[in-house]
Amino acid sequence: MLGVEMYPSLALAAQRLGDCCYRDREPPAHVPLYPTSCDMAARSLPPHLLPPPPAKRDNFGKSEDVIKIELENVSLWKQFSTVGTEMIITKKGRRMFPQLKVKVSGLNPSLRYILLLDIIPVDSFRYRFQDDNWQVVGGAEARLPDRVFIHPDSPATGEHWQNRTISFHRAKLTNNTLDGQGYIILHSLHKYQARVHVVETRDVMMWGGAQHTFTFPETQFITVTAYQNNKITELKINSNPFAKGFRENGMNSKRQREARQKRKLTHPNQEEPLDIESCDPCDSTEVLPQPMGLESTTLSLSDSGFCSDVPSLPEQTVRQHSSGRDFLTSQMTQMSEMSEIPESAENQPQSTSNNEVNNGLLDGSNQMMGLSTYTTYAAPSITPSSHLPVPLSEPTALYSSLSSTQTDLPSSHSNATSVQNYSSIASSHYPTMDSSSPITSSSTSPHDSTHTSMCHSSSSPHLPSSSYHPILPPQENPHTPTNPPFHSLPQPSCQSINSCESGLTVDTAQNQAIGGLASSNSTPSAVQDSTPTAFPFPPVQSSNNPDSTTPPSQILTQTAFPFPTVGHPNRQPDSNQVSTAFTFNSVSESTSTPLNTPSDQDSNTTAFPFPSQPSNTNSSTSLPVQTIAPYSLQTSATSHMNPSTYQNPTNSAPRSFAQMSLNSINGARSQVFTNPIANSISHVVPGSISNSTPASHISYPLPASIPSGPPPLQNVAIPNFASSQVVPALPNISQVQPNMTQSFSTSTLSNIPPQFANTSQVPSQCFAPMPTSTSSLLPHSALQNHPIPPGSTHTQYPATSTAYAPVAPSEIGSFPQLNAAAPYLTDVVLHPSLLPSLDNTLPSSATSLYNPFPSYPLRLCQDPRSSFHLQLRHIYRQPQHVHANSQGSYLDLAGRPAF
DNA sequence: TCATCTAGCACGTTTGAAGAGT
DNA sequence: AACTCTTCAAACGTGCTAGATG
Repeated sequence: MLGVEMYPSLALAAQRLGDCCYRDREPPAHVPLYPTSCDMAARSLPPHLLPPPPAKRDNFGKSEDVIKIELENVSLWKQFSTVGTEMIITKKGRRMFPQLKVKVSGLNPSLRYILLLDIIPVDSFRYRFQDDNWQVVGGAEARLPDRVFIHPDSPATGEHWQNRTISFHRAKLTNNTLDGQGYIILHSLHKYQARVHVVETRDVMMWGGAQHTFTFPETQFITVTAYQNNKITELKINSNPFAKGFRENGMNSKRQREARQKRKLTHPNQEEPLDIESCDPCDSTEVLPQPMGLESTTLSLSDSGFCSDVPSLPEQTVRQHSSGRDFLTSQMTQMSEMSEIPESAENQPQSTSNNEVNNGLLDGSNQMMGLSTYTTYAAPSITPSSHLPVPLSEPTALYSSLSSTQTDLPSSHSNATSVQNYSSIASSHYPTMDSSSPITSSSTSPHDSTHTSMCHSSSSPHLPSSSYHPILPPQENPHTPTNPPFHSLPQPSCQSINSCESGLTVDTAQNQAIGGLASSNSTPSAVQDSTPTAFPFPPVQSSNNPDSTTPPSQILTQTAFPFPTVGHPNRQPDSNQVSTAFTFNSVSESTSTPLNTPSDQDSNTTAFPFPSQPSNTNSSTSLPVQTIAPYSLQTSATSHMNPSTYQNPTNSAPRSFAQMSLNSINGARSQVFTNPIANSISHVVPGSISNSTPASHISYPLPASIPSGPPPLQNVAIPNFASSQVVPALPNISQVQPNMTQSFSTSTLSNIPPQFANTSQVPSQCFAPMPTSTSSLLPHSALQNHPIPPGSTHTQYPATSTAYAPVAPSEIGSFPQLNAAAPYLTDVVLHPSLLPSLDNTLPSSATSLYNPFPSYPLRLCQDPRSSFHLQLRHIYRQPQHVHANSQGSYLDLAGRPAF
């Protein structure tokens, strides 16, 4: 893990860490507050969260051969995706529906993990619903700060996560760029893709273990402030218990409303009799027997009480209620086709409380879920469209995360069938990664890492859910990050380290104990303080399908990101099959796909109704979007690339890079983020992901305001500007990357690699268009043409700085972050809630340091310096809004730098 | 004029406190 | 005193709609 000591520059930070950290909400009971030291952290952690005894840990890594995530309510998601999922976003924040529920397997029971949810843009386009179709109408708006929702149970042991359905239903989406709640900020009428990240961690403060990213193509959606497609509205009403009142039987149904109005008009005094049917899906919350043997019998109750997972109602209800609607019928037919539908239950509203107990959804959601417990690996075919092929019925899709190590990806998914397996790439696993893992750079070649990793789900034909399996480096401890540097780095004992200081406390001891993994390495990133360790999540992009349509679910370990060599980035054959989604794939696809043609999407991907992105792909999309190609190249080859390449018209990209590099070098507090993961990844796949190593180092570009020369990070006090809120302020970005849908907001930077934090500076290219686009960015051709330098491939990961020697500014470009793909990397900042209460641990003074800004989540940055393997953390504070503790915490990458 | 967003509404669900019972 | 169960009200989640905004 990271030790403050390691980074002198961080020392300052320590003092301020407290300040930096802020919690919007009270941390969940289990969530440790900001400990001043590791010990503190340990104390704060609930017993179950505490790291297992060393002895056990040794075994940990071994246990995790493959981390698999199954999307439990796949069928429901598919139902929506076939129509074109729309997610309402409001200023106050709106939950997602369908909820994102997953079942994780392959975790080391003893190790602790943090589960995160982030949402990345699929492409760089803006959509409009016309003629019953979503059509691209222009370039996406500047990308907003990425925020990550940390599951409230985090950190928790692998056992904990594996024993229940994990629901992210508490995550909220907002279109309020100034949101202080920590909600995930999205642009309306843009297409996004949800991703789930599994990060090993000793505790909240120390992240750095292997990271696995899982993308489910079915979860792509277009954000709206008001539903555009009636079909979606009906599906939501029929599936969401909270909308029960709007069902045909409900008091708020059109029929009832109209009747009321009529009555009022005609018979003001009368009341309308309501005919309420018992059909509500909600009622049917019970777990339906899952037809498929595949489906696991386990039922989980969702907190929300939605039975979404439960097979059943939705479909039924739909049929019953939605008599009128075409889509319904169509869906119905589909559903019927899907033999299983166990998931239909999802639609059903709530599972009874009773079930909850049994299910134990993490979120507290009690919803019952028909999990399909498929562990089978799906070959990570890149095919985006996994969905289509897959019958809705399938409960879950399995995806294997791409392990850095890499599995092979069979391009095609084994089964189009519902099950989609993907191997996740364990970014972090480097070391951990098994032999295989070593995703060496070579392996890193996009293909290798990503694709290869992907497994086919072939196994179960019916797998309900799509599971993703990250391919793990089996042997190694997952934990062990692998960043060599880390290892080398002296790691202070946990105690020694003040959480406050570094925010990065590193337990070397623990680490070591743990997997024997290099203590340090293993968890490079772990930031303690909540530091967000900033995971730069690999942009899902790749995974995302460029095609809006549906990227296959993909699991990306960060390492995985590398690209898509896999292949097929472009087109994913089966909807079901998840392409690992790597952005890459999508990219190509996107390019190909015409804007509006939903069909394509459908066909390829999950049948996602959404028009394929015009994309960014180089190919070009007609769309205004930026050309992706450059990005792709960059991403892939980032390391190699010259900074110049990145130049932004507006802002000289070069600077950004330079700055970044500088920052990193300096260990500037400011914005360099190191991703633990990235770090690990880098190690793992040195070559493969260019970024990985360096990337980690990459600091975010200073704010545009910053004069040309990027000041050393330290100098750069980014303090205020950057809050995500600031984002709007950054016009440049948009300009720079007009096309890019998601230009990064400076403030947030969340997505943007830290370095790019400054919008102005960020080279448009760097931010390559949306991930998907990114994928597109990395078209195969590109890949082929431009072999990704080892290491470079990972563009997305900022990776472990530690692993690599300090990056020369020039090299910066190589960093994943810089890469197009990189843009999507979200920096993870620990959500305040997760953070130990600073108040307690930190000196009051620290607080004063903070800007008036409401709050920024903490952010950790890694120091690019070679010497520092990790480092910098930037802490950001988010407004403290108190919400229910129970709600998950959000990390905001964009936060201001603490220093 | 159109597309989009917002606030308020009504309905239903969820949550947690308070009270009663064991 | 501790625990369990029930009740109930507030808070929350949802889609709808009219109006505002650009």
